[in-house]
Amino acid sequence: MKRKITLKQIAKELGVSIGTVSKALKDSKEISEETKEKIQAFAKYYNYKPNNIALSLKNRKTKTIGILIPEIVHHFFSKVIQGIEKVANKKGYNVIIGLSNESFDKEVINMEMLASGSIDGFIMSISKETLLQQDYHHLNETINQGMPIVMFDRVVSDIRCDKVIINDVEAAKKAVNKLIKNNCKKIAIITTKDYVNVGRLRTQGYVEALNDHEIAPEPELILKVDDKLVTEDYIDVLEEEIKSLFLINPDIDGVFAVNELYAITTMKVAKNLGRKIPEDLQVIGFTDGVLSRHASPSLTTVTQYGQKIGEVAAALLIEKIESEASEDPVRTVVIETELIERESTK
Amino acid sequence: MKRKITLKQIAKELGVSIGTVSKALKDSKEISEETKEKIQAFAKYYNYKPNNIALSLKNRKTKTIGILIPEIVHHFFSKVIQGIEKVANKKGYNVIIGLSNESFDKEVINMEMLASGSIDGFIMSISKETLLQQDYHHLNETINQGMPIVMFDRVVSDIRCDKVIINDVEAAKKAVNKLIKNNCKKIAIITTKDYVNVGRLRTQGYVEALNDHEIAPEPELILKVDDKLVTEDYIDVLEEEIKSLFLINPDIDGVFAVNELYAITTMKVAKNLGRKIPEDLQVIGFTDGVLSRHASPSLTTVTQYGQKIGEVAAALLIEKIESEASEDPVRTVVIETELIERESTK
DNA sequence: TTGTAAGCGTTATCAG
DNA sequence: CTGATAACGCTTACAA
Repeated sequence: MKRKITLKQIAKELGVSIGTVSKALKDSKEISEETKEKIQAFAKYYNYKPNNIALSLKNRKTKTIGILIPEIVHHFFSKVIQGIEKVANKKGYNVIIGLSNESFDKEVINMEMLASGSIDGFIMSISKETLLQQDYHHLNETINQGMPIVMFDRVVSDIRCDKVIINDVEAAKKAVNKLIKNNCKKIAIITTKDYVNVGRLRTQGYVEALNDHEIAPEPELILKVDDKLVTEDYIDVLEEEIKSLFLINPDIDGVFAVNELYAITTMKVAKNLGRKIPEDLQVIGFTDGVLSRHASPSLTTVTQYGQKIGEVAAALLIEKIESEASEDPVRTVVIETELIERESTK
Repeated sequence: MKRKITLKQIAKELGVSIGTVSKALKDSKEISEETKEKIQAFAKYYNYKPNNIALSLKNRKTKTIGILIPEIVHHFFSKVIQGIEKVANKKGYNVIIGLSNESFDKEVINMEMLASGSIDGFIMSISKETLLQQDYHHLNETINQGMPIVMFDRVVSDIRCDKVIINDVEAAKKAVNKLIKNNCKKIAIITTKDYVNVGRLRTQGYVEALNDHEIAPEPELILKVDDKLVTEDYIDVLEEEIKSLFLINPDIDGVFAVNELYAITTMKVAKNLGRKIPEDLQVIGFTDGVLSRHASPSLTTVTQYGQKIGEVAAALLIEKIESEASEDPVRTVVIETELIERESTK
């Protein structure tokens, strides 16, 4: 393998010192025009590019921020990444992405690997397995090493770092209120197990909305799906569980699902059971992605403004990276949500 | 910001030399048990982790591979990434991902940034804009610097690097043959402009399949969508174009779409125009993703085995990275495709 | 105007 | 068994 050209090689070729080459390439006025031109021409010809690794070592800065997320397929995450990239690039930062695949071990490994030199800070959403195990030592260690973290989406509140979240409870209430207003009498929720905090909060919003309207929440109508790890046949299990829900409670006329997939699957199952949407059954999802838009009927959903979340997260992180203060207060920014009405509700 | 602890600091604290610390932490037998224990305990307590940047500089190896893709939302890409990660991790490599967002400039910038020290090699799919401009200097420069590249999906054949592809022509033929066998008499294709090579090849397969059955391809039935850059209203444009196609050619009874989105949109438009699927119209897509599976009716599609593609790409790349030979032959691996029959065909 | 040298954190070699 | 030193590629203060 050919090696990239270095200052040293240029210096040797041209019979000058490394320092001179370095300065010449930075257009330093210390160096004579003549020498500069010679060196610059040579460097250009050989397509010299400074070695980032060496620069990082010297500056103790990588100008890179690391994103650590559980999965990459979600439209929501891709929007967040877009937002992060937008402000990061504007400020001269690059972005690298690591995936945990919802696994604790992969999260830890990725984190350690990135934390040990590759990046200046993290923006992350925690894996389900980590939430389940409630083991956050890797986060605390990273923070203790002086590397800033910004959490979004799935956050854990007792970690000392900035957070960008939405008000899950309020957002869920918006959705359920809409169903109630649309005259649904028996509203079910398809949610996650409680260890996933966004699921828990959305469930809480559902319950509160019902209570606000003096409807007694029925445990039977709260389906907590266990999908700790996304496996191949996991969709089938999901379908089965939702089907049972409908069979046991045939008069359900409204469903609030805490994510896109649950919502789409609900519609599919319901259609197979002969329900007309939105006539017999109204469905609202959470997170606006391709699935929601392209479903038929298209899905009414709570949108999270992922791009905005990403932008804010990146801004917070970069600010912290570049701040001199060793201990500034941790901030939590709440991003607005909105209900997007489509065909799955009346 | 607190700094991470270094060998030097440990050495000073413990009153030994840096070299001793380094060796002790590597459990070198040169060092006495006593000293080793003392140093290891101390390092553990302070959570010492070697600085990757320094290691990379020393070893001229980063043990990470860079993935450069146009977009992150596609199920296909996420499968490829999974495949890459699987074999990369097994061989002790980490993976970082850069996004071009289909933009030439971002592709170049990302490439240069990663190429200058951060990674040992690339796995990439080229952006549409790059294909359009046909400017591949960044690829050639990277290769000339001795950094191996493996291309997949959207490849350009005259670049000297390994490639992992599918036989787009054959795959398209499979799909169109299926439609013909299912008695479709007027089959349209929704494809990309020709500069996207996978689109061009799939169009070619469509034409060949028709010819094989002595059906004369009609230019009117070949819709080449221009979606160089994915903008917000791009779906609307797509819908309009497809709608026109159906209005002008009302007797279309089969559609082959070169990607998921085109296929889903076709079904949506057709349903709005009152077509029943698959009774009046049969649709086959390309690339098996969430959209295909969750569409209603679910979509018959050509699957690309993205994970396999990723695995092979990673294996090829790592082999090249670790090979001593400065010039080994470039290889092109063709991965099988398969037609997955669902509800959108009879 | 140019060169020298220290330093970023690590490892490997060689001397003590 | 332990320590000093050079090297990876680069920047920069300082010396020539």
